[in-house]
Amino acid sequence: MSTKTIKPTESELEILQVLWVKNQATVREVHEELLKSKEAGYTTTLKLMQIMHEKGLVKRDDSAKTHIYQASVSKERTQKHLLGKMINTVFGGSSTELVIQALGSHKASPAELEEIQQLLNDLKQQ
Amino acid sequence: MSTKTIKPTESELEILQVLWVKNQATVREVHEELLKSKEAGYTTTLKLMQIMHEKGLVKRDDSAKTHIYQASVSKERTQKHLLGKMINTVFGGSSTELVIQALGSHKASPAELEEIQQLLNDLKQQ
DNA sequence: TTTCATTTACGAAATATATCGTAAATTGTA
DNA sequence: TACAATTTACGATATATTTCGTAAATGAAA
Repeated sequence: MSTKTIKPTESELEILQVLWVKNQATVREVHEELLKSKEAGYTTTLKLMQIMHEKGLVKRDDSAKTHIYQASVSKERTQKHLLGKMINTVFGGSSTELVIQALGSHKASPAELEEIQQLLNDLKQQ
Repeated sequence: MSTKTIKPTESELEILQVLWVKNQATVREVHEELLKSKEAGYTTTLKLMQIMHEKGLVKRDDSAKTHIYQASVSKERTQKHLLGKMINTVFGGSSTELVIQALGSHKASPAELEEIQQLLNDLKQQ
């Protein structure tokens, strides 16, 4: 496994999110999805995805004219990495502080609270 | 109050963290602190802090030769803002997913777990 | 007061990121 | 086959971020 973890940029993350949901997608499909939340030209999306390919953030099948892209970094691993980074640069190293902020500022449904409660119980067991 | 929330860059956040802890500090003090975790020239830190001042991220008392800086954005407000951003760009809008990842990947002490439990109970009440 | 160390101001360069126009390649279709 | 639409490749530009060198200002010390 590679020792160097690549940090996707803001735009790259937007694209990764689409790929994580769709699993596979063409540039066109990703682009259409991005348009729902932001303004951008098609070739901008294309260029970004090409750069991501160079960086190894995505794989692609270019056997046909229309290339098919797939994320090559896992959602969980990326989330974990960026979370760790944020805990350090924004929360002074305290993951608890982050959790408290997150729970405090963003409403969670009863079901979600229950899910977190479960996890908390598990952690307490050990 | 200003409607536009400024997003500090990576380097600016490092500086803000020092200021949040020290409350007040000179460029020299901030710089010494940064040196513990990264390599940089003094004038680099100075320039960054000057730019932060232009942007309104910090206040300063320049009545004496050596200026004294202070964060002008609160830690909580900044954390909340960046957390919200991360929930959107990395966790597809789910704060619960973020909390679960955070609890799962980073060990919390029993005392911290208890603190989180308390908060969770409060949230369940409502 | 002169000298020295420190600090600030400022500009410039280096790097990273984002955006887009244009041309070439590809493929389906008239 | 030739045309039209789509897609890719590529280069150029714009903008943001980081870094640092140099000079001027300041204040303390000799």
